[in-house]
Amino acid sequence: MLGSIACSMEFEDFDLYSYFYGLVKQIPEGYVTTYGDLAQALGDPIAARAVGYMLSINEDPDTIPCYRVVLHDGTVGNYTHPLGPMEKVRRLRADGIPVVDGMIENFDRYRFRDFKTDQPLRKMQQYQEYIARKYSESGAGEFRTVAAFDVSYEERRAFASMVIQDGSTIEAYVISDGINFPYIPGYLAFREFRFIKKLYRKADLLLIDGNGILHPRFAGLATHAGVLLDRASIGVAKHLTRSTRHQDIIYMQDRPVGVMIRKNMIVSPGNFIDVNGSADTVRKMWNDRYPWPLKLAHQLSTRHAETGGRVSEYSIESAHELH
DNA sequence: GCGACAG
DNA sequence: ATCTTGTCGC
Ligand SMILES: [Mg+2]
Repeated sequence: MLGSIACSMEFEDFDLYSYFYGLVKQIPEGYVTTYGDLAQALGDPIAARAVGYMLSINEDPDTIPCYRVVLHDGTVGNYTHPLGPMEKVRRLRADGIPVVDGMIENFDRYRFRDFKTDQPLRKMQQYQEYIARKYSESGAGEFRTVAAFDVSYEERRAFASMVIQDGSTIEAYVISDGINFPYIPGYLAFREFRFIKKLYRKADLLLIDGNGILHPRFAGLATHAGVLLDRASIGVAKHLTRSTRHQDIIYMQDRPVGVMIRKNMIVSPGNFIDVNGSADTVRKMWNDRYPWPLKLAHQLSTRHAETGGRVSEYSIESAHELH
């Protein structure tokens, strides 16, 4: 029964930006809060930097009072404005907050933390635990068709690509759509999975830029996608995080979850494959020490982001050249 | 003070 | 990821 509840809430359309700006509006005039307190109200203190980022791209500073968000040590912090933090100080003083030398006097007295929130990131963590339970390490081991995915970004727009190899045939697809979730460490799947789902065509293996079970809750983007699309999947990341390494094997809480197959290339199983199988599979499909479908997907999405998505036909021919 | 924080 | 308003632990 709990499983069926989880199935009905994949969070793909959840707009964290709107939810977040709603929280910022709760800060009363004459009070301040911190980036960390807002992150806690979202459900996880690790989101503090994402809070700063979302404030920085706020398009409506007249109704969303960014300037009431300050650093944990009582200094006012940054502000995107021609006048910079000076303008932040001016607005705080206009609210009656005493600021001396960029520091709020009697900080505790003015601090607001009583947000009305249901901490959405907590429910998302629970959903990740459900995804992790669905991971299976056994599968076919041989894959005829491979689909590789990557996503590039502007502030509120994403350009996502998929490159499919079926024997000697290569097809490439690009889509563009708005973004409803910022990058938050540990929550990448809630930002990127919906683009992968939209692009997805039947393939035996999904190759994904990010981690699989190499994740604090064993449910990185590649596992999230593999489980929800019921496909074999592998995560390929450039940076190692939140784990320990002995030789080239990566561990999380003493469980092997990935392999460093070279500097700046970490492979972890997403679904229907194990740690060694995922590393062997990626090693078989690289060209110049990089799995070529992923490289192509990366180039496709970045190129489309740079040109604003205008028809810059980066075509099948160049795909063949790279292969 | 410096590094960690998947993209 | 892009070029950017954090926080915590060592
Ligand atoms: Mg990427």
